[in-house]
Amino acid sequence: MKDVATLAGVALKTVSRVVNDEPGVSDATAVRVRTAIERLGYRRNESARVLRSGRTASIGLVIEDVADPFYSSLNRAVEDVATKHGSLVLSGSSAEDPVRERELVLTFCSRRVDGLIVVPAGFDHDYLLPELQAGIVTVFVDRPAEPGLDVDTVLCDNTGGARLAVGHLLAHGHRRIAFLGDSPSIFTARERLHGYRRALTAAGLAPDEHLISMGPPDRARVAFELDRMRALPDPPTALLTGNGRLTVATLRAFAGATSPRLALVGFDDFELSDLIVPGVTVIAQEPARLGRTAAELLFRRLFGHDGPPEHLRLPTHLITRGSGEIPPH
Amino acid sequence: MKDVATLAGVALKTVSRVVNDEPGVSDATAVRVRTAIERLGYRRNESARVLRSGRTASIGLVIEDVADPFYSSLNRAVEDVATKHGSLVLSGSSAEDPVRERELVLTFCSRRVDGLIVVPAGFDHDYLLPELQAGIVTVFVDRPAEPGLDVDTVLCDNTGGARLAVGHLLAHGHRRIAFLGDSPSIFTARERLHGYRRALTAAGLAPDEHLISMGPPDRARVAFELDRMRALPDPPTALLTGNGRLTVATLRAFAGATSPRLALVGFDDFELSDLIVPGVTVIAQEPARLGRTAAELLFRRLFGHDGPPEHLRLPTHLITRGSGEIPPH
DNA sequence: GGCCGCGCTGACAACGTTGTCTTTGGGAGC
DNA sequence: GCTCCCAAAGACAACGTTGTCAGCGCGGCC
Repeated sequence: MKDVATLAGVALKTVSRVVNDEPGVSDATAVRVRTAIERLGYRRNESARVLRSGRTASIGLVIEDVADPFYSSLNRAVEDVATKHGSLVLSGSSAEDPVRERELVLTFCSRRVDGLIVVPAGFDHDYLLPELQAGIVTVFVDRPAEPGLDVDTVLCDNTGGARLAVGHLLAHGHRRIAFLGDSPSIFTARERLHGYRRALTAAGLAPDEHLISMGPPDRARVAFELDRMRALPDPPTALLTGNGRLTVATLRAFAGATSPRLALVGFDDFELSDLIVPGVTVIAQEPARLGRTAAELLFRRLFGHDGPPEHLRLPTHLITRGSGEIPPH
Repeated sequence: MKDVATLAGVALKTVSRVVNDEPGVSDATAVRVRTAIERLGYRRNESARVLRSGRTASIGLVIEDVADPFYSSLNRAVEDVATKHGSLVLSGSSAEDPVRERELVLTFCSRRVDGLIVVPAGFDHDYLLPELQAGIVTVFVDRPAEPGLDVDTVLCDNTGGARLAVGHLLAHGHRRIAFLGDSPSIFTARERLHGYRRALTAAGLAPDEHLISMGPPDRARVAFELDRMRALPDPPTALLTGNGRLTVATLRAFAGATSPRLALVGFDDFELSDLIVPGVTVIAQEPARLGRTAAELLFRRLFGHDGPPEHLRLPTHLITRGSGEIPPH
């Protein structure tokens, strides 16, 4: 910058003004400065700018895994909104580990991001309090913060989605409907289980704990649980899987088994769900919409909005493709 | 930091030493400083640190789309390597737009990333020259830089993969093998086409231009081209698709059509390729390995390695699942 | 006892910007 | 011709660190 100023024969501050399109520079001077910038290949040092002015024009995004299709769609939606506002996205994978989540958030904060979008992995977000007080706007998405932390939150209607799924299976004549959910430590898994239970109860059926299994979405566990349920005296005729990975694991187990398939509704849509035979009936969320909504909430606050924290629920919808319409055998 | 120093009764520099684990601080003083840090909730301002010391501990990653499964796997692999080295990843989607690519790269540079990993969308990377000279280490991945720019590059063996695919189809008796590739502006599409041609020629068959179609992977175009080829007097009995998106579009076209399926080998593996019937035979690349290799190359240079630019080719391999073993009809 | 060296600590400048305040020059108005 | 004002431009400090060098006290060695 000093070199540019020297070459253009002006003071530092004038170069700064030109670079930032500030008023108070004559056209002739501006042209001279711009020429000098071009000649020297000058580019502003963002760190210095941040140091002086506070704004980093970047936001942090903590998701479970940047490679997971659900979260990578969310990531892309956040990126698009951020780009529209001239901001950059720092994203990191928490791998469902509270310690890693905390590390990522604190790293982002020490780099003075303007705001944070977090899919929380842990329960305890006390470590965020000083940051929030320091003015780092935070939005939780997909899962809420611990109850004590009242911040903007964008969730999907998990309970409603699960009830929709169970209702669909009930309408096709099923009475023995199993639920295969993710670990109960995960908020969405608990909510979906809750919706499943409520839908059964509302239909006058008592949930059968033998037909419920919660745990990580690995293939071995899924195959084991399906075998166990099938061996019951009164086995299930239908199944609701609690997220995309569980649905895929279930499909693999189905493909490897000889017994007839259960009717299946999966939570989360996924690519190629329509190309499998039969097509997989799903409760679709819109990850991109989750991300977009969260990002818009964030930027609204960054641009000065100062209302009370919002708690949004995005709708889910049923997409029938065949697997959920198999009758009970 | 000043407050911490005051509270601990030491000088600024001593706090700095404690924060950075530098030697030359007695245990007693260090404890006092650490207590003060805890009490005040102090966290180092990364911008100031960068301004002073130059190192940002962050790298920039430009890919086509953070939501694409291929590139998001690559992203994750880069993130893992970066985390291991205490670095953060800034990632952005170029959306196959050279202008956006340039913007992203320059934005990353103005934030003084230590290095760049780029999947180039454009041809012209002259804009990178000043940055390279300014010492920003760059690695190209998946596609090379323009010929004039001699930097570390990690590619996949596109030609070999395509030859492997064609060889497989030839071995199953096919003689009329079509190629459906992405836009010829994309390097990998050209290389794969080249491999396809060479494999046919090597087998004594003349490539038939009517059986070759290059263009964007949208469903309408793919369906149109397949119809066109099928209407030929001597239609293809087998098909090689040039990337994951084209394979998926082809499968959708197959599902919507009444005519018998062609034998199919797809470039790129994708989730659920095994659950479709018949399973999709593919030429698998390893996006995670591409990302990991590129990141390791980058960090090796950041840690001082100073050899000549490397040009790596990662192998591809054939995974047979059924679709590629359909005999000619 | 004097000198040297070493471990610990501190003072100060510098990194590249931008915010604030001041200076300069020229034109309009009386 | 003088004053006033305004646009343009500049001087300077400050942002929060870290690198450099200097200082201080203490123990060991001659």
